[in-house]
This record gives sequence, structure tokens and C-alpha cells, in this order.
Amino acid sequence: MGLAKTEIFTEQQNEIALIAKVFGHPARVAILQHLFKINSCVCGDLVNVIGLAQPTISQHLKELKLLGLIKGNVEGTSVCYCIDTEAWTDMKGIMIKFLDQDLPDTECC
Amino acid sequence: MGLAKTEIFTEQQNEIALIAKVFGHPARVAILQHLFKINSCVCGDLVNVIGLAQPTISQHLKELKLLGLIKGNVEGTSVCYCIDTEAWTDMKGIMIKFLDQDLPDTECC
DNA sequence: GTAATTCATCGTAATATTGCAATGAAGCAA
DNA sequence: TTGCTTCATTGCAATATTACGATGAATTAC
Repeated sequence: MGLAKTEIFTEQQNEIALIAKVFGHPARVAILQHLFKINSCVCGDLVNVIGLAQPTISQHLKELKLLGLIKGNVEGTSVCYCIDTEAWTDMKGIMIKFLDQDLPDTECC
Repeated sequence: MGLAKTEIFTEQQNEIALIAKVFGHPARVAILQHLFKINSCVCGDLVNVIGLAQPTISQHLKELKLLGLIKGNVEGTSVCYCIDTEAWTDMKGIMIKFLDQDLPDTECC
């Protein structure tokens, strides 16, 4: 099928999965790390830094934008992308809550 | 292509993406949450809890096992799956380091 | 031995993802 | 205007993912 049965899971589970899916490609991880590093960016920049074709970068940016993690502002001929700090903080809270569950003191088997 | 160009990214970026990819499906999120909750589990249990067919659950468990996050021990006819606490802690460190990058004080645009 | 249970694996269909060439849209410079 | 730059979108091919029925392997119960 290739289609997840989202309707049988909780909203929280689907949300975690949606976030994680976006991080599930090294190009998007690299884009975010670069945005953190220079805190101001245009797509052309990224094409040089990452090493994928311009349409491919544009597509990855779109997915990050769809999740709300980055914002894009048109500035003349170029577009300035940057981290949406508020959205990032919200997302971080959701993910860390999932990652930081209490570990069992003893292995069960 | 459907194939990520992993060779152009750093080992760290690929590792984060691999971890995130595993969390990128609500069934695997649900499996992990259930394992955290009851701290001892068999696959049949999960089939009832999650609501997917047994081969599908088995497949998701395989991916979690491949990443090393869970361990499976055969116990008679059933298999006991549980979180690998050490691997989970290691993974958590990698992901939190990525999520917890310093946010820029000012939005750039 | 047979039968029942539990889980893994195989095979397959439907859908999603990745990557890029080609093209389009919008702004700037002359 | 024309040309240039920058980025988005379209269209397509190759590959990956998801889900499940059918089947297989291993164990237990009798």
C-alpha cells in the first residue's frame, strides 16, 4: 500500500511520526543545520552547500515549510529562509517528551 | 529515484535521518510507547493493541530491532520484546543534540 | 505422532519518496 | 523592451514503504 493507516493511531502518535518523517532525510537535516549555523539563507546558497540540484532542494524546503519549521520571505529575486523559532520550540517539546520517557530500571528479558 | 544520496552528507546527518525515519511511522511510535508502558511484550499483544495485521507488526518490529532500539528474546512459543535502554539513551543523546541547537535570538526576516 | 499457538518470512499490490531536466514566474539591470 | 538571476512547479523514472494473505519454522500440549 505505501499508505500509513493514520486513523487507527492517536493524534499525538501521528504528530510525532509526521515530524520525524521530515527529519528522516539527511538533506533536510543538513538544511536545518545550515540554517541554524548562518541564521539567514537563500536557496541558491543551499544548492552549493548541500550538493543536490536546485529543484530537489526546493522540494525539501517545501516540506520543512509545510511542517512550519522554517519561514520563507521573498527579498527581490531571492528568497530568505530561516528557522521559525517558535514552531521549533513547540516541535522540540513534543519530540523530547517522546524521547524522554522513563526507562525501565530492569531489562525484562 | 526514491533513493537518498547518503554519500554527500555527513555521518551524523545520515544517522539522525536513519533514526528519525524509524520514528516516521505512527505504528512504530505506538509500539515504542506501549513497550515503555508495560515494559514487557509479545508480538501478539501488539497486534491487539495496535490494530494492524500480524505480519505488519512483525515488520515494524524488525525495523526497530535493526536500529537496535528494542531487543527480542524467544520465550517458548512467544517472543518477548523490550526497549534496549542503553541504545535508547544513546539515540536520545543524538536526537536531543540535534533538536536542542541554539536558536537565533532574532528572526532574520 | 497430531494439533494448536506464536511469530517470521515471502510475495505482491498500492502508494510514497527521491532526484532531476525542463519550464515557468517574478524581480532587477541595462 | 531584452536579458539575467533566483526560485517554484511540472513531469517523469527509479526506488522505497506500507499492508496483508499465504506460508513456514519453532515450540507446547495432548
